[in-house]
Amino acid sequence: MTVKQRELAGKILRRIESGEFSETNRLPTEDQLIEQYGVSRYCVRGAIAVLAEAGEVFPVRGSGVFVREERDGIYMPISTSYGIAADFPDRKVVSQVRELALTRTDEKLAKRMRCDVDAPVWRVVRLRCVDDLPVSYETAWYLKEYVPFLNEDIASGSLYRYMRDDLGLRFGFTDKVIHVDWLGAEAARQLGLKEGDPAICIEDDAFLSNGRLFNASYNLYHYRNARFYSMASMR
Amino acid sequence: MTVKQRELAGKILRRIESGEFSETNRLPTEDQLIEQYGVSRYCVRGAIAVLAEAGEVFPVRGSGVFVREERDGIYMPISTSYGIAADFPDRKVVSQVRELALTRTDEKLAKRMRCDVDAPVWRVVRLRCVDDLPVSYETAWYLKEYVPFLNEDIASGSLYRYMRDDLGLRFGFTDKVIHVDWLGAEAARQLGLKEGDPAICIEDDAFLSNGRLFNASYNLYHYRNARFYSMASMR
DNA sequence: TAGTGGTCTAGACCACAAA
DNA sequence: TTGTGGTCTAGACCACTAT
Repeated sequence: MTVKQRELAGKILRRIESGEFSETNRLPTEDQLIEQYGVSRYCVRGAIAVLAEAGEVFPVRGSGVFVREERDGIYMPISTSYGIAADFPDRKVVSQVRELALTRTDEKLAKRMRCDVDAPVWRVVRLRCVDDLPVSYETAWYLKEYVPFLNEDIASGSLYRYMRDDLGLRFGFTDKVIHVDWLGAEAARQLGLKEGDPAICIEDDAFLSNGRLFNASYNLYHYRNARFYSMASMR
Repeated sequence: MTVKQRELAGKILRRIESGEFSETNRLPTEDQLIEQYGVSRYCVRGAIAVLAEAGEVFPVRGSGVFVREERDGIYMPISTSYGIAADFPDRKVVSQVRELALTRTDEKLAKRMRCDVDAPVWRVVRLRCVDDLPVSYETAWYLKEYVPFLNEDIASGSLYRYMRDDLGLRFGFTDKVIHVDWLGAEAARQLGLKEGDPAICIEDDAFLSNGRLFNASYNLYHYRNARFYSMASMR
């Protein structure tokens, strides 16, 4: 969805959260929103789609757009790709860098990253915490071809923001594979769990907008502190 | 996405799979597709969005729509909601009914299903197999209010198709929560694993298009036979 | 029957990639 | 500079809900 539609969705969300619609549980009609914000129906429908995907509202044809009841608990959206920091704007998100080294791809990694063997890559291992709770232990590789420089200071912040704003990279899409894995000794120690404990594992391949892979990662999630949420339309 | 857009996406996908674009790895331009199929740009872009979400193509602004390399392995899309049968049209999907009973909600289930305590519900326990491999052990509850009749014959087929085509229910959306759980004795026996083995657990709440919950389920997935796939745009 | 969201068209202009 | 996909508008008609 576009910036304009997301901004409009934010404005509408603030009205929802203020309780403006809590009597009827219903948003203004599309025509009213067009009128109120001076935009086209395309934008209004885009904004409503953003809110629907986020699980905030559900549109019913012929009837209106209804506000959904609040969900309890804190979950990570499984489909977002801008990192934990963007998912939890209100929370204290800390990335502790456990390793940062410039190495080279072995055969297996080169195959996964669609590059030559011995290609220079940054290897970054981080423990991610939300509100002081360890949430994930992430091992990531970044092709030096696209990320020429990296240091601990940058890696302890939002790497994606650095790459986008400072390096000018434009992201395209990510592939994720989700499965169960078991914690090794070091991962368990970092997450405060026992070796051999199970974890949700998300393997993530991230591509630039030109279709080139620039980042692969292997992320182990704390089985208690991390839960995932996904909302899907059934049409 | 709409039926028309999905059908158009299917036509384009068949051309991709036939190898028609394998030289350039590039789809015809939007204008060419408009011309070829006699539809508007809206429909063409919708069809391309379907293919992009499915991980088949990626559009690059200013350049074209490119065919993605094939992915290896069999993964379940994490966001679809029409059941395993729809996800694997080419495979042998079998549902073995292990329990089917008309019971009543206890306090906890009533809270989850947003209904009264002691409301009549069908409880259905099924083992789902794909190509003779056990994939998931699913416990589901259906409110009798919306599903007045059910039997083993229906439950061993596609329940969703039955509800949609025979009962005339219209689906809206589902909420999923994904986390790790451990197999109990019975689930382990059914899946051919050991008690205490970990499993990906997806708790699924399904709503009708009018926003009413009609189905809750608790699904345990075989840690080896079931892997999930998710593709996300990073814009 | 009136009102609402869903689909579709035609056309404009913008941002970006590649020549 | 040209051609591509991305955003946005205006307007039409359809499918469905509610009365």
